[in-house]
Amino acid sequence: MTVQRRLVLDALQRARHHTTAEEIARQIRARHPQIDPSTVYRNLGALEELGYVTHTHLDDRVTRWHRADVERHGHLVCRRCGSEQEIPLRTLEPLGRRLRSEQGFRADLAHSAIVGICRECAP
Amino acid sequence: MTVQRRLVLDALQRARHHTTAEEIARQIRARHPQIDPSTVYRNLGALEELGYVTHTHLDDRVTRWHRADVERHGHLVCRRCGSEQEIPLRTLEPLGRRLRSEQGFRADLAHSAIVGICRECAP
DNA sequence: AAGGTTATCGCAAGTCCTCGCAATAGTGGA
DNA sequence: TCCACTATTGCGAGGACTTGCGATAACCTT
Repeated sequence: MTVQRRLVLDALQRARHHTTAEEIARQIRARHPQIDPSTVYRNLGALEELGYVTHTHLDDRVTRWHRADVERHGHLVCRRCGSEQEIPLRTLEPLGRRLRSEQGFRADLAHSAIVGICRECAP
Repeated sequence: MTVQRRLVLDALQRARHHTTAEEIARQIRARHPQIDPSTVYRNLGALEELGYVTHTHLDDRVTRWHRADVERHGHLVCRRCGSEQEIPLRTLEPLGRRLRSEQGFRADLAHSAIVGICRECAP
């Protein structure tokens, strides 16, 4: 656990959730300008392998990071207005069970958002 | 329908499916080096709005493009070995209906791959 | 405590896009 | 057919990472 690694973890602790790597790097570099963004990216990956953090993908190309101990949940994002909504994993579990029994595939249904059109944007 | 747009559509026609924008740009630029990659990206977006093409996201950050008239299907990708598997949309439909009735959300379940661990990689 | 081994770091360059801008091409009307 | 108007293009710069490399730091072993 290096200084850099500690700083990344602390920044994630402070942020509620869904932080971007760039935001973490920005915060750390405000106090420690010598720490390179690539170090932040690499440490997020390392902390993920160690089981301390995880990431999710919403509908853009930026990765969202959060501590592994927050309650897992699914995401619904509207491709029209961009709104995000959290849904309990429970809702997705029947599909998880089906993929497990039919394909032997252990799906991580919290990993990627489900994109579509939200109630407000539906015609 | 400009020359450039025609070329993008033709390249997609030739490719079976799941092509990347970069691959399309590479093909076009082999014969027409003056055509900028950004034009290819913009035309993919434009063709998508016109309903000719769609894109999906597997587990990396690169976008996969295909013609809109190919049969829609879901994707399972293994985060361990990277293998991709196609599954009929039918399998995902119960979840689609549930999100529709419970949240009023019209999910596009073919848009993003479901990531997890495949049968071969499961411990 | 010194030496060797491995992990991690900072830097620079590369990848896959995205966006603003000025120049150009296409289009519809007088 | 000429002109105004809009759409599209090429180019350059920027964003969010990713990777290779040499230097440095951490962790053993003796």
